Amino acid sequence: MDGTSSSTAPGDLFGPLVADRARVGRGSTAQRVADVLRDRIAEGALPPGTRLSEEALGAALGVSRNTLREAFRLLAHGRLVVHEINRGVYVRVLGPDDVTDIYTVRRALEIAGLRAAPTAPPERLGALAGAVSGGEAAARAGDWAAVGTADLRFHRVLGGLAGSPRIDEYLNRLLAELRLAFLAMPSPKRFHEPFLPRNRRLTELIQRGALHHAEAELDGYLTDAQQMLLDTMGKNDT
Amino acid sequence: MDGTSSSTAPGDLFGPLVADRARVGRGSTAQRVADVLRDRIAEGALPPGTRLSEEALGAALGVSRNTLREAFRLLAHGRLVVHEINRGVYVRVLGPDDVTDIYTVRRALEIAGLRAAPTAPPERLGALAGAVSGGEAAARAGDWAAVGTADLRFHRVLGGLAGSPRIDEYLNRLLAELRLAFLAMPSPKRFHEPFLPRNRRLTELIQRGALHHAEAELDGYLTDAQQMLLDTMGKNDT
DNA sequence: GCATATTTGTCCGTATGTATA
DNA sequence: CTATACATACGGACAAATATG
Repeated sequence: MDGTSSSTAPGDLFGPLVADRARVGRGSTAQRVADVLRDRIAEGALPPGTRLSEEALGAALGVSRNTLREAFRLLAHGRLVVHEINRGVYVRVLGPDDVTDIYTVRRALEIAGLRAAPTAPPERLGALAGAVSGGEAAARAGDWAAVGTADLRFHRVLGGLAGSPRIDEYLNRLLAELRLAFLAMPSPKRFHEPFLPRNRRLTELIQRGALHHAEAELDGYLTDAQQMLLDTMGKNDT
Repeated sequence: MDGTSSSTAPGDLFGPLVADRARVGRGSTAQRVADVLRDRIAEGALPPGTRLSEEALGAALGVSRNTLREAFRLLAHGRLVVHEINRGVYVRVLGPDDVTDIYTVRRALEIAGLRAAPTAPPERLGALAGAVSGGEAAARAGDWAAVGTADLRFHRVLGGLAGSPRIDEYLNRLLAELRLAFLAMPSPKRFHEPFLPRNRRLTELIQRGALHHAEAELDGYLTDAQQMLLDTMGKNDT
């Protein structure tokens, strides 16, 4: 959903916001600032560990410190940045403990979605199959970043079977965090490709109503993905 | 300074904060303001639907509007207040949909804790039994509000068996929200008392390692509690 | 429907405390 | 230890939106 990134020069990373500063359509200014920063972080334009100076960012975005601080609160809410007391705001750096914890919560929430599959409306199950097909199409096109995005979408839809707004929200935040770890993967293809057939098989098991088998399949998926992330984190970083 | 003319914010409720305003122990001023408001909401001193005026509250607490707005962000984060754009901040009013959703997520998170029980450290299981005993003691003393608090603590500890900081955080927020619904219950005794023996039985099943049976017991607990809340909400409100 | 007062949204300037060089 | 840089918190100001008459 990020069509705003064609080719941006380092200097005008934050140009668009200043233009319509006067016209506050919907949502607060802080909300829009947070959205801009969220996109930049997801793209990797602001890599983990980057310090977000209030003065520098405020000047670049054309907003005041107070407004920027509110935007930081919103981002810290989703754990995309960390707010160190009296020291400033930094783009979040995920450690092995974070990855392990994220997969623990994913397991809990996605299993809840899976168990609700029998009572979920049919179009939700269709969306599940659609997300799988989307990932496979992206793979045929060789766009592995899109495969990763499709994989995240698949698991968002899977959790969405629970029909719970809070589970949707939590999973959304969790997977946005996880994207920080994906950015550090050396070979997106080797990471994402093995999971394509597993998502398809998982979808088929759910559609057949084989929930017990599906749960085991999902568990294996999550365990393996977590392990791959931890392995590469251990090699590159201490 | 005595802005008690308005009926929305009693002035004497917030005296203590002004006293130690100069000495900031730990945490920011906004954090402390949020804590105070959180307690007042949990106690029922600020019932659901109450409008929190920036000017009135800022005067009562002795903090500036900017600081107060940061505190509001923290509370909105935990869904204890809702922030309507250009209209102000209100103490959250829980509807039937909210209760249903909260119990859906509780089920997912507490089951995750339950399943992790075999690998959890023994002292955690002890804390579980301790929470049950605490609730029973409060019941013998006739303090049904304390029974409710102990019940929430029991389920926080249960989710904590998963050893996941995020599950702890989510469950914490969820149960703080749920307290808003507890406040509206006409008879705390009739609501909380039936669940005391169920918590004890659940604890015993977990300690015996009968996870399958324990999961069924937990599921029944959550279903019944949710139904009782929905029933009373339907009777009192439209 | 219109004019009013109230409240919120945003920004600025400044003083103070804290961490770092 | 001193000095600098930065974050925190305050109070004031004006524009915009809402509510009220």
